[in-house]
Amino acid sequence: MPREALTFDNDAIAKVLDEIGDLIELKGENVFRAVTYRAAARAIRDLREPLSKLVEEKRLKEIPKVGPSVAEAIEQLVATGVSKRHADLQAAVPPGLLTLLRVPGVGPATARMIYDHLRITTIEELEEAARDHRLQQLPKIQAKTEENILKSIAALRQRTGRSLLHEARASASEMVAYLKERTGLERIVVAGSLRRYRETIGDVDIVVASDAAPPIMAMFVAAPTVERVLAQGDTKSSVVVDRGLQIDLRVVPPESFGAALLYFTGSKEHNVRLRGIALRRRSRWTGSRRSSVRIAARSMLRASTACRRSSTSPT
DNA sequence: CATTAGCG
DNA sequence: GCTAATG
Repeated sequence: MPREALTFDNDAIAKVLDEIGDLIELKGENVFRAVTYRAAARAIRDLREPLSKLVEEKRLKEIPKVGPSVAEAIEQLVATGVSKRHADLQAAVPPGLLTLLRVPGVGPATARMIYDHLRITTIEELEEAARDHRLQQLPKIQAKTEENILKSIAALRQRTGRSLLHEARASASEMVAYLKERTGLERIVVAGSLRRYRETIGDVDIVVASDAAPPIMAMFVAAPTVERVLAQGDTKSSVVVDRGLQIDLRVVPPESFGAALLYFTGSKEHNVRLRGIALRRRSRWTGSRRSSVRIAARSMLRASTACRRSSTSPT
């Protein structure tokens, strides 16, 4: 098994340095400091040698734009995975402001100004404020700018192919309500990233407990919001609703509902770790102790092996 | 070595 | 924050 990679590679460190640059600007510190951190990040991406090696050989200063401060940050990142400068900035800047910078047309100064006036920290809130024309009441922002921000957000979403939480939730709730009404079943639950309240959603996952899958699948693909049917099977069906949002429906036996819900809620990384714990400890679990980790890990084993049998792919 | 202008 | 120039 490959060793746990706590070691930051060059690219990961460059990413942190770039983020330090953004945070410096958001905080309102000297812009040239931010510029320096970004210049150092660029130089690091061009390196052909691992930073950990340069640290050992005390040759960090040979990298362009790396002086005492940046070198210290790099050393800390290599050694511990975190940097004090980065942590301090994170503490000083409202969480979420960083994500507003993703919107083309919204730079550090604008992000700060919007936050100071409206306490906006997410792209959803920004979009809502723009729609309500609350942005153009702010200094330096007029109708044209507000419009550009809306377009940028739309383009952003187009690129990532993901939906915002509230949109995906609306579509998912509608489908769940429809299925509950038509099937009379109670255990129809949203899983996946939507259940984890991620702020953007790739696909919506819905899990149903039932031994009679086919009629449920038939109702699902015939739902009024469905624009297109991607697949219809006994354990899983996929449809497209709204403008491009995909919904996957899984029907599982009632006795597997808990395990399935756990499994399909993910994340994938979470599942991998949970499964690892379960495999490692299985031999020692002969039925003595109760613990949530144990129960979750056993469920994960059952769900993942069941999934392998039916050759259904995870999220 | 310390100070400082310039940097985009 | 870094670099190069200056004294």
